[in-house]
Order: sequence, then C-alpha cells, then structure tokens
Amino acid sequence: MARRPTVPPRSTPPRQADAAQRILNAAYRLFVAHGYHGSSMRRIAAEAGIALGGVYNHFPGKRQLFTAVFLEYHPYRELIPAIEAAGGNTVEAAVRDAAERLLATMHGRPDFINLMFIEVVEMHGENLPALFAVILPRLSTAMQRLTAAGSGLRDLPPPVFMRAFVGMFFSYVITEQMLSPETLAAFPPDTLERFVDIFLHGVVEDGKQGPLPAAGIGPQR
Amino acid sequence: MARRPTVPPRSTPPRQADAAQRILNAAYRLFVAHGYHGSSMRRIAAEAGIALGGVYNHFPGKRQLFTAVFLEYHPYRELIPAIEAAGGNTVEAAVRDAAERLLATMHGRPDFINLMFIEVVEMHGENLPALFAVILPRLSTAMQRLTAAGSGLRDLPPPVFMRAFVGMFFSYVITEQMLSPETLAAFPPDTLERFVDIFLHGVVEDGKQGPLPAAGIGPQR
DNA sequence: CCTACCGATCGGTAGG
DNA sequence: CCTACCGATCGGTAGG
Repeated sequence: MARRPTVPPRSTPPRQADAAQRILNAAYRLFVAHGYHGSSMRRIAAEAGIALGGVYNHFPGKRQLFTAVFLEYHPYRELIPAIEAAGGNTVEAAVRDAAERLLATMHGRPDFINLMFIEVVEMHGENLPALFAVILPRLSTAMQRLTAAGSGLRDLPPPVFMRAFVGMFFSYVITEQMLSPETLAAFPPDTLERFVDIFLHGVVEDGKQGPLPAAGIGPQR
Repeated sequence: MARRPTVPPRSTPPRQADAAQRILNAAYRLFVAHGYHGSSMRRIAAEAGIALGGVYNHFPGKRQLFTAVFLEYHPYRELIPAIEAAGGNTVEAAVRDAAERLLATMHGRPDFINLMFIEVVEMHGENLPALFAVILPRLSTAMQRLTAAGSGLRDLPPPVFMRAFVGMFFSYVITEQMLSPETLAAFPPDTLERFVDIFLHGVVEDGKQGPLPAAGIGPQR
C-alpha cells in the first residue's frame, strides 16, 4: 500500500497501452503480413498479450476488428495533410512538392498497399464507401488549393486532374514495391520526378503534338 | 457395348475437360472471390467435381496450385498481344490505340486485379519474379516498336516511359474498379482518353511550363 | 481417383 | 478479462 505519487488513480492498472489499442496494433501487423483469413483471432490475441476471449470484450467479431484497423490505420490521415502542406509559386512547383511530400510519407508506411488489397479482395470492398466519403472531399479541397496557385493549367475536369495525379503517384509507389531490386536498378534515381514531369508536360515534345481530342472529334457515342 | 463412332478411343473417358483443367478453373474462381486462405482445397475439389484426395494427383499442394493458377490465368497472355496489335501513323495515335485495346481486353478480366493482390499479400510476391521475367522483355519490345512509329518523343529512358504508360493505364482501371458508381458518375465518359492525353501532353498548357529538370539541376546526390 | 481418416486450428461463446 | 469448451473446418495422407 505504498503511495505512488506520480501515478494517477485508476480503477484498473493499464498494462502499457489500452488493451483495445494493443489489439488493434497486433491485428494491423498480422493482417498486413498474412491477410485477413491468414490471421487468426488467437494469434492476434496472443500478440496483444491477452486471452482469446478478452478480444471479444473490445470488438464484437473479426470482421468488425478489421474494419476498425482499416479505418484507424489507413494512412490517409498522413497523406492528406502532406498534400495540404504542399505549395509553391507555380502549379508546377506545387505539384512537384506534393509528390515529394507524399513519397516521404508513404515510405514510412510500405504496408498500406496490403491494407487496401485485403479490403478489396477479402472484404469485397465493403469499407471503401466509408473511406472515400472521408477522403474525397478533403482531397478535392486540397487539390483545388494546390492548382489555384497559378494559372497555366489546361482545361480539365477537376476530378480527372485529381484522379490522374493520385494514379500517377500510386502507380509509382506500387511498382516500386512490386518490382525486384534488380529490375529497379534499370531506373534512374529520379524516376518519381520524371513521373511528375510526364504528368505535367507529357511524353510528346512541344509543338509536335497532333490535334487535341476536342469535343466533337473522335469516338463519341 | 454400342459403337459410338465419333468418339475417339481413350483409355479413360474424360468427363468434360481434363481434370487438371477443371481444378485450375475452380481454384481460379474461388481464389479471386475469397483470396488464398479464404478458399479451401475441399471447396476447390467440390467445384471441380472431384474428391479432395484427387486434387493431389494433379498438384502437390495448395501453394503450387495457386502458382499454377497465377501463371496460367494471368491476363498478360492477352494484354501483351493487345499492345503488339496496336499501331498508328504517329506515336500519339499508337499510344491511344494501345490504351483502347488494353481497356477492351481488361474489361473481360475484371478479376485480374484480385489475382495480383493475392499474390502480393498472401503469397508475399514469391511468384512475381517468374512473371516479370516473362512479361518485361515482351513488353519492352512491344513498346519500342510502338514508339518507333515516329519521332516527336521527349528524351526519356525507355523503362521510365514503359512504367509510366503501364501505370497510367492500370491506375485508371483500378480506380474504376474501386470507386462507387455514384463517384464514377462525376467523371466524363471519355476519362481514359483524357488520361492518355495527360500522358501524352501533360496538364500544363503549352508554352507555360517552367524550366525542365535538366541534368545538373535539382536534388542530385 | 475415392473413402476415411490424421492432428491442428478455426471463430466464437458460456460461465465465472 | 481468463479458462475451458463448442462444432466446424482446415491441409494433407494412407490405403486401396
């Protein structure tokens, strides 16, 4: 019964972090390593330092546990601020800055891709609407601010611009994760900058491009 | 013992297709629907119309069965020819034609993405080197032919050009699969053409681009 | 190619 | 929050 002055009174002494947090973290690590069906509740409980039955005091079932992991560990919480923090005197500079910041953020979360894959394949995308409902409005606002920094942009629907930028970035990240080190050695170290450059200016030399697909021209049903 | 003239003599009458083929097909359908750990050998056997034990006469184990499915059902067998069949009078036209042909091919195989996801997450990418060893040389040759159709291309390392083109295309396909119909309604019907157009000419208006990141400028270690 | 079986493990719950 | 248990199912194999 010795007094421990610096410890605030608690009804139950918490071991390390909150049990729910430890479960979430263990589940996250196992899910991204082995997938949803490849991770058992028993193993998750063990890695969280808790008995199997105890997990069900915090989460009603395995599916709900994954949903919680997906929404709490999805890196959009870091990626959106990265875009919001980007800026520059021209649209070009702002786009380049955003890509750099996104890459730096993603390099701390290489397992994010796995989280998305599990969601799409094993959960059949049931959590995607909830995720995009949070992401898309914020992303849209951030992109608008980024591209409003100057004129000089071709006339594109903002959703298309946004989707193309996000696609360009993630296609770089995903291929970087999938290709072997030997294959990646064939790429220059500034490949991301070149991706951004293609996004900004294209692969065709200036003044050489053919007719733009204006409205009324081309396949149109 | 009635004579059946049109049936060639066989030691064992094959029910429908070859048993190995039926197993492969059942495994493919189940894997892409529920993932690797979410598909049992029992269920695969049942869907193939065979007893569990019979599967092991054709495949030594579950992992090897997935490997066989992955390599035999991967749509690169259709995607590469689609690129090889593309052409045009200018690089622009050839790139547009390739994208169109790829999209038409992919629309017949919407589950291909799942196959790749399972490979990356649940199989830890162990079959990727074998796959890329087959794909990359053929893809490289096809892209070279495509871009040799005319000049007018900016000076880019061919692997970067190839990776950016493939990334542009698949980022379109994957987002098309992940976004909800309501979200997709915000995009114009010619969004793929616009993706290709950004790939060709960029998002920045002509004559407005800033200094290109020439060698010697920018972060370089 | 099937039947019958192996030990192991699954998600989940009762009861305390 | 744990112990002990439920029925179901897992990948794989023996033996024919």
